[in-house]
Amino acid sequence: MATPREAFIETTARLLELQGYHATGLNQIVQESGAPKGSLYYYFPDGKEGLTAEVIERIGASLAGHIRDQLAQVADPGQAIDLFIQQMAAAMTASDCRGGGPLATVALETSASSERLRSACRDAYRSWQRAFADKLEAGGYAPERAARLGELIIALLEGAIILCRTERSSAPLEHLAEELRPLLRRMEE
Amino acid sequence: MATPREAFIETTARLLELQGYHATGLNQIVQESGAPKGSLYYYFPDGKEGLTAEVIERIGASLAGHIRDQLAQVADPGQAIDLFIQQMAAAMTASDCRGGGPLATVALETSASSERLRSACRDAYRSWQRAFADKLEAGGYAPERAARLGELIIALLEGAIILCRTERSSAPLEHLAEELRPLLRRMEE
DNA sequence: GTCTATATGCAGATAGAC
DNA sequence: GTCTATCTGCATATAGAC
Repeated sequence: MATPREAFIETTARLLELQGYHATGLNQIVQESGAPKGSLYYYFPDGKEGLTAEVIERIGASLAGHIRDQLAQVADPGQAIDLFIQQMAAAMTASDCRGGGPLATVALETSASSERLRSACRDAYRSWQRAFADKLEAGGYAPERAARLGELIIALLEGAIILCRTERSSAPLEHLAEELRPLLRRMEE
Repeated sequence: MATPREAFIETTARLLELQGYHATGLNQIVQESGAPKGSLYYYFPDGKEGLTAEVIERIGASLAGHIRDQLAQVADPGQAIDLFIQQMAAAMTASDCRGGGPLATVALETSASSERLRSACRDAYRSWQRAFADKLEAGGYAPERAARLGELIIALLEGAIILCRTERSSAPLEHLAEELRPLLRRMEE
C-alpha cells in the first residue's frame, strides 16, 4: 500500500465485502487503512459514495480478470467452471463463510438508493458474466446460449453465497458445483 | 393493522425488504407505522434486533406458506415451479425492481454480525427450500434429489433477484424461468 | 400503554491552519 | 497534502411523568 489513496481503496474493498455499505464507516476505513485521516476528502472529494464507486469498479475489473485467468487453465468450459466453483468454495471455508461475493451486499443495499453505485455494480456483474460467456463461446456454445448461461452462473454463484453465509457452511457452493457438472456436460451435446 | 405491535412488524417487514437493516431506522419505522412512538420498546424490549428477529420469522413462515399455496395449484412440479417464477418476475416488475427477496439484503448484512438474525434468516431459507423440495418429492423425485434441487432453486432465485435489482429489469428472473423449464423436464426422465 | 425529553455516541462532511 | 477541530444530524436506547 504505497499511497494513501491505494490504502483507502484496498481497505474499503475489504470492509465492504465483510460488512456492507452502511455498516462501514469512514472512521473505520481511515483507521484500518493506516492512511492519514486528513487526506480522505482530498483524494475523494465526493466522500463515501465516490470512494465506494471507485472500489466497486476496481473489484469488478479485478475479479473479471481473475475469472478469465482461472478459466483459461482448463480447455473444456464445463470442467473449467467446475474447478472455479470448487475454488470459490475453498475460499469461502477459508474466510469462515464471511467473505465471498465482494459486491453482493453493497449491490442490494444501494441499488434502490444510489444510481451511481447501482450502475457500478451492474457493470461489474456484466463483466463477470461476460468472462464466463466468452469461455463458453470459445468452447463451442452459440453466443446467445453462452450469454444466457453466463447470467445463470452468476445468479447461481451469488445466491449460493447468500446461503453459505446464512448457513455458515460452504456446502451450498459445493452442491452447486456438483449440480452444474452434469448440466454443462449435457448441454455440450 | 389493529395493534401497534402488528403495525411495527408489518412496517418493518416492508422497509427491510426495500432498504435493508442498517438503512432502516427506528424513527422511520415508528413514523410510517403510525403506531405510538412510546410503545416500541414496550412491545420489543430488545429493541431493533428483537423486532427484526420477529419480522424475519414472520416473513419466513408467510412466504413458505405462499410458496406451498402456489405450487399446489399445478400438479406437475416443473410446471408449478415455472409458473411460480413467472409470478415472481411479474411482482418484480410491479415493484419497479426494488422489491423481491424480502430477506436477501438483511441476510447478507447481518450474517456476520448477529448470530440471532443469522439463524433466523437461515431457518427462513430452509423452510422455503423445503416447500420446493416437498413439491418435487410429491412429483416423484427421490428425497435427496428433491432437497438438492430445492437448494438450487433458492440459490437461483436469490441470485436472480440481485441481478434484477442491479439491472433494474425483471429479465434475469424471466430468463431463469426459461432455463429451468427444460431442466426440470429433463430431470423427470 | 403511551408520552416527552433526553442521554450518548457516531455518522458524513467541512473549515481553515500549516 | 495533511492536520485538528468542529458542524450538523441522526442513530439506538432509556428515564420518568402520566
